[in-house]
Amino acid sequence: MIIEKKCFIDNQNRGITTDLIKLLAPYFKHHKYKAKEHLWYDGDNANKMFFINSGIVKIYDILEDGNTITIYIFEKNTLFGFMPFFDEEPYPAYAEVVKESDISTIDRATFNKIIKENPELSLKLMKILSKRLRDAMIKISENNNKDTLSRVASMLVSIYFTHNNCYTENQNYTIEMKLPSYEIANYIGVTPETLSRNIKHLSEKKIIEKIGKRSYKILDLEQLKEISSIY
Amino acid sequence: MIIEKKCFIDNQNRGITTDLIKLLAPYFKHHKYKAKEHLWYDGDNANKMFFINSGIVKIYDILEDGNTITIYIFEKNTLFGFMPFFDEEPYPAYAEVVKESDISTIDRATFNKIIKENPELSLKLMKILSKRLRDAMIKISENNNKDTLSRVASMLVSIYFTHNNCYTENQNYTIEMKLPSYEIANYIGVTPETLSRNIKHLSEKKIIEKIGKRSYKILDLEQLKEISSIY
DNA sequence: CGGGACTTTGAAACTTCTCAAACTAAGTGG
DNA sequence: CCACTTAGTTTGAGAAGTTTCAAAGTCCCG
Repeated sequence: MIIEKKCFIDNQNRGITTDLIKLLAPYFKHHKYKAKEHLWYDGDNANKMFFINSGIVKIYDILEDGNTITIYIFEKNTLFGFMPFFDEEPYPAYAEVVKESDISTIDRATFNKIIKENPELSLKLMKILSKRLRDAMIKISENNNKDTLSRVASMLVSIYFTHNNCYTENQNYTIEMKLPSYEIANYIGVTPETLSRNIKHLSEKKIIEKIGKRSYKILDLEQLKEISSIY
Repeated sequence: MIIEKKCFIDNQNRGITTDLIKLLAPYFKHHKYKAKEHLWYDGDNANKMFFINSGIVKIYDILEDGNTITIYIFEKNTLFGFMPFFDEEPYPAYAEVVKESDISTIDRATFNKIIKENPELSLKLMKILSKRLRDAMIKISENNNKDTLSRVASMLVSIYFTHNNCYTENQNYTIEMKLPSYEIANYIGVTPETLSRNIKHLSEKKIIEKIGKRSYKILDLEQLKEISSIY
């Protein structure tokens, strides 16, 4: 359970959402989005929620200085965008497709009706909401860590666990970044240059090794964990 | 509603919790906690939830480098500690009393029973959970802002709005920090020295003025907003 | 009045960011 | 199929800002 604490990409697809999705499926409208398209903007009022069939979506915010910070990276089988349904406030951030996505949506009214007819579903939603909150709290901790190297290490370790479904600790030490490195940098709150330098540093220390455009092999997981010092 | 976006101290006491608390009240157990006492530790399993009648509690985490980061500061009339009830994971952070508090607790089993008998309550909880998530997302944005001055300004503005209940924009420009300044510093993710220097800077620019040990007068709210550039 | 806790100030060290430029990879069009 | 263009990554050097550490100052309470 501590392992799961650090999944890099929200890995919701482990039974939590399935019942929910099954129920919602008949009402879903499907739509394809290209990279860079926005699902919503900061301040928008929510009138629907989203489910990713394939692709990647990021939730980000624009900071005072004009820079951006990515708050979540959502992958397939993720249900999101429903928070404003409950607290009745607009979206507090932007949602942008970063990789061509196949997304299902359901409008608020329909959703409310379904929930009303199936009150037990709210518990599932609560679970998802809790998971989001937990992730956000972890992110707050991580991003406040001044040392960028441990942030990078954390990120790598959590990609490793995400790939292994956060549960099985198998022997496949190959990890793959599904996003360009500037997106990853943004997610962990550093500049691309800083990320690059830290990756280089870890490579020189033979802790990781670049084996492809966006893939790395973890040579020394224990030391990587040590540096990230979360596990 | 944008105004509310930035309440410094979670100001839950506006009707959201009242119904809930009324129902839970008969089952509450009351307890007084002194400053520095812990309600729970990171990794603890949750067996009860908490309601603050008076006092202040902070939720914080310990970072890799040994420093700490405060994630939430909860005041009276706040219900918290229930997130692990839903996602079945342990607490992801610590809860420490920072100011002598009068706290009611309710155990998990009792709570579950009440929820089961009153399913409409889960919607209220969802609302609180959403609010927490929203606050967390805002905090992620703010803490990633490299410029510490704007973080300090943000903090001051949001204390201002919190004091004014986040709704009424009255003429009382006096704000009071309810915590020692090192706690405030920790909350916004800077050192006490940096906070002090920024406060000094704002004072020199006649944007705020110290009028008491922990109280300030906002002389130029517009400029303070400008610097925080959130509103 | 004295002690302890907290805050402010100063100076130096450190790290990241910024900016610029070289480099690489990939995709496009001739 | 190659040259060209563009997007993205890496490298370097310098600037900027916060942190760190140390010390002085302030405030409150016994």
